[in-house]
Amino acid sequence: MIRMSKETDYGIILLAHFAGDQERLTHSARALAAETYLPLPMVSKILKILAREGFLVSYRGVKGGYSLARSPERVPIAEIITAMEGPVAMTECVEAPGECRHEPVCQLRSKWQKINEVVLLALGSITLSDLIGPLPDQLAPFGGKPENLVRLQ
Amino acid sequence: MIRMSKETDYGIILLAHFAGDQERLTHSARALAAETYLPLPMVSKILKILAREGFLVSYRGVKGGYSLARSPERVPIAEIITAMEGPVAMTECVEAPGECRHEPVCQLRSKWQKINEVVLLALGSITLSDLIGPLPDQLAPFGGKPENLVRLQ
DNA sequence: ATGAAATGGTACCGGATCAGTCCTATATCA
DNA sequence: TGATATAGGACTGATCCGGTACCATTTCAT
Repeated sequence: MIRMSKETDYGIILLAHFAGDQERLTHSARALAAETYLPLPMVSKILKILAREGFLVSYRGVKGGYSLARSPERVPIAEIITAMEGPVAMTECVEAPGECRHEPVCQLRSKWQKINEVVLLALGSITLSDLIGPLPDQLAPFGGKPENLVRLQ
Repeated sequence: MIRMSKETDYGIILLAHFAGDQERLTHSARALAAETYLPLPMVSKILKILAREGFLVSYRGVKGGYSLARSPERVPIAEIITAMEGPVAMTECVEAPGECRHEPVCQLRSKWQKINEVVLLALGSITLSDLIGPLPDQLAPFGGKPENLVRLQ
């Protein structure tokens, strides 16, 4: 179904929460779990990953916690997804060239690479700050000209 | 990793094969398996799905086989993906509104819907006929203006 | 008629992945 | 020194996925 893992989903929810409440200096895992209604062990696990990957800065000890490492508008969600579940690759051959045994006879790899770029570009244009605005949202993708969207060949 | 299932991957390979060789009236599962180097039982299974979903027309009996139900340029790959693995939905809440227990407090659902539309639009603009052209490919997504790509809010 | 060759449908299985938990070590503050 | 926080793993149960197997039905050729 072309779906992200729950971990990534939760990770983005957590980061959006950081972006939406920048008044507090740090957020602890416990507080975040309570505010997002996500299970604490899961939240804790994900925060560690996000800190390791450079999205959050961590502070240990009592009164410790996490805070955003960058301002929300400088965090493309494509980057979050890539950090949490590896490179966005619709097919195996895009991620690991040479490993697909059909590659010598399959003509599609270069096509998938282009398609992948399009998806990545779409995701790369959305940042954390886009996720915290008020409703309703209006989408104007590609200047409203889907016919000019992609041109392979 | 935001990846399609192998079934979908193989399905698109098979459909591209149909599109690339329209001289023969029908292709049998056995022949397709040999030509694409995919395992026959898998090919057979996938062809049944593609026929049931309306991408292929099937003919039973000796000398039977499958043929494309529509011309390649009228088959968006987004439709193939959707048919084979359900609606493209980056998050659970996009596919099944109301089922996510965080929905009442989560502000992100409408955002994900927009993001999803963008991905779908990107995939929807590519058809089977785009997959059989000669190399090299040149991609010009969104008229080369990624800054105009998506506007949430 | 009958057998070969094709699709239709479904059940089944082993392995991999995923969501989630738990435990221990380390750091910091009061 | 104890409470509270993160760091970094190991671990598990359930689900999903890739792949196979089986049997029924249809069609063509002899």
